[in-house]
Amino acid sequence: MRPSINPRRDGAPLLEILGRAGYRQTEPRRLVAALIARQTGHFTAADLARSARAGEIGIGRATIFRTLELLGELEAIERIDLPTGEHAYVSCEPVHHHHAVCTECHRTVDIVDAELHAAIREAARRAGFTAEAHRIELYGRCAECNGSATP
Amino acid sequence: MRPSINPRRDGAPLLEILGRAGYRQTEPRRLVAALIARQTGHFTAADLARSARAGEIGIGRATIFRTLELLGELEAIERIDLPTGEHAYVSCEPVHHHHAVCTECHRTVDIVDAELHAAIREAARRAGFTAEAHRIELYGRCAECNGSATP
DNA sequence: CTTCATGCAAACCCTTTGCACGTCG
DNA sequence: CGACGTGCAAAGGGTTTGCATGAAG
Repeated sequence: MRPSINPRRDGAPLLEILGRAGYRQTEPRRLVAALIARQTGHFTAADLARSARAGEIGIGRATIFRTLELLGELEAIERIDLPTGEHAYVSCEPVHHHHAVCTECHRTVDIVDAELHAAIREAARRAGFTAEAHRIELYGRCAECNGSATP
Repeated sequence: MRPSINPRRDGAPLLEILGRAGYRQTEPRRLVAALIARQTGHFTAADLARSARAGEIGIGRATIFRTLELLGELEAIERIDLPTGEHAYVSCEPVHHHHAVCTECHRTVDIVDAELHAAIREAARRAGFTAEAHRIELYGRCAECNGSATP
């Protein structure tokens, strides 16, 4: 079968990362981690805040932003920029990769592709650049949304 | 020699694009175009506003945003997202391409690379994606900043 | 206990919008 | 003239911060 998409179903791994990095595992962070784990695709801070409100759990917006920032620094989640200019996050593995974002279901899959990196390095070289970093974001329809009938 | 970087030195081409698209060539737009032409690399709306203020010319912020939006639609400039999350713009040719941003001097060069696109399409395919769009941004040191002595 | 984290609300961006006035063609 | 564009100021989001209170280790 198709590889599973963002297989993290509970917040435990995120909390673990916090713990290992020496941060406290508090209730609000537990809740945020759980909310993130529940996301099927990219999400914004506002999405989490809305979910929190919908779930009757009270977490301050500030805490959400602070936790997202923290997890971002620890590379447990990554911030991506949608074409609309919105800032969104996706949870991901802490290895170098890129994201393919499904415009249909908003899920993301990690792209780890040596050839792609080679092509990038080559393109940079041709432009006379010493590439330090790069970001790639793909937008399209994922396998599942392609496979099923188009509504 | 190395290809010149963003060779637009005056605002005329931008105005021309506006004119051809049926928009009026007004004084404020002329000023914004000139400001953009003066930029050596990526710039934000705030940068232009600051330059305008410094140059003693009064343009409303709203006009700057509106003009940037307009030029963006006409593909005379393109919006890019810096790793910091800031929204910046770069002037560019209206063909499909990507940007390499120099982390030193902030200038950008357009990247048009068929192989790179092929690699992207291939990576998408492997992930089961039907790619609709993508964005790539390279960050590094440009030829000039590499060539000259590092300060 | 002592430090770290939270919540709240105010403060701060950045960007958009409504509207009366000005100006381009 | 008549439509289009501008400026201003206010509104609107999103994100950050200061500070007193509360929980974690």
